Amino acid sequence: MAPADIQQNVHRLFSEYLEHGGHRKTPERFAILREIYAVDGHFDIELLYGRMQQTKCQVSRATLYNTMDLLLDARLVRKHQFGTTQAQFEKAQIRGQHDHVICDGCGKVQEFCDPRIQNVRNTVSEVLGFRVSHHALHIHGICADCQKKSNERTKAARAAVQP
Amino acid sequence: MAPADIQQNVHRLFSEYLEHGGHRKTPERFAILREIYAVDGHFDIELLYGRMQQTKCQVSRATLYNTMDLLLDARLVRKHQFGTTQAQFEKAQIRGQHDHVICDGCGKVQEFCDPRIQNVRNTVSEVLGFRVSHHALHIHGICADCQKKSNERTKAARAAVQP
DNA sequence: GTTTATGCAAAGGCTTTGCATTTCA
DNA sequence: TGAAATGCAAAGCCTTTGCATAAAC
Repeated sequence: MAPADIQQNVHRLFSEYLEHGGHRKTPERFAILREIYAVDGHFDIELLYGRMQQTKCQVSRATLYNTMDLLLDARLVRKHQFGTTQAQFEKAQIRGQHDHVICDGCGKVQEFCDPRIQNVRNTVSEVLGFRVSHHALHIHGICADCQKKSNERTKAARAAVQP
Repeated sequence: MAPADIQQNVHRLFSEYLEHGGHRKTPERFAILREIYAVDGHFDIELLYGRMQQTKCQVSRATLYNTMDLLLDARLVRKHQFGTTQAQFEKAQIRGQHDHVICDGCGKVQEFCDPRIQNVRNTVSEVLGFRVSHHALHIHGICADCQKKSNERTKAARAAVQP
């Protein structure tokens, strides 16, 4: 789907959601949605606030938080807590279900997909009678880059001791 | 392992960790470790603070936070962010690797194990050259109890409309 | 005797809330 | 017109920090 089509599509979905829920269709809400779908990857409220400040629709943080709740409920946005206190978000349409690999060395977040997770979800659903809505799998560790840097430092340290 | 043995074991592990890292072996640190291993399931800082207040070693919140960092580094405690801002913790020894099912209705957290996750970890490790240290799989949704309650409310509402 | 840890209180950062003003329906 | 959303600032909550005191080594 082309970017313009995606924007059009999520606009329609949000519009339907607001109408169905008895919420008002304010320009702020659609401007926020548009900006979110213009961002690549993850973002936090502060980044979104900064970007909105540079548009002609300069919304307040309070409105951002309110609107995020609506978008989460509408399933147009996903929320993450990658171990820090501040929440991270990402657009939910377009990109399918995926999980996250988090480097505890440099903080980099990579995405990956594994169909086996779906099997685990199904099992939980069956065994516990749980109605699964979504999941989050975070794999923590050290990325290849950081491992490499760490090795180089070790070598350098050895060289310094035994020149 | 009997509870007393576990206490003895983690005490020893922490003692070794502190010694190796050049940290001091204060009574507060061991009292906190002991209290953590006396708690069942998950807890947050506030709950731990409350429990410590009732012992003869009444540590400050600052010391709790400091000590949690050490215990996390020593791998004697695990930290979780179950979607809320405040961090949840649990003891890391005894209980093996497990994952969490979180009810977004009542907030209840259940645990489960699924060996298939290990396969996913291995794949990430192989494909990305990532050195995996740990993971967290959170499955969100509505638990059986909340589904039941929701159904009852729907029935009651129907009965009220059509008596 | 040094250096590190503790405890208190204050500051910090992210998020929520209260209330006057504006705006959508 | 009436109810709901916005924006601002203040308050809230969890967490971190600075500094004097106390304790480990």
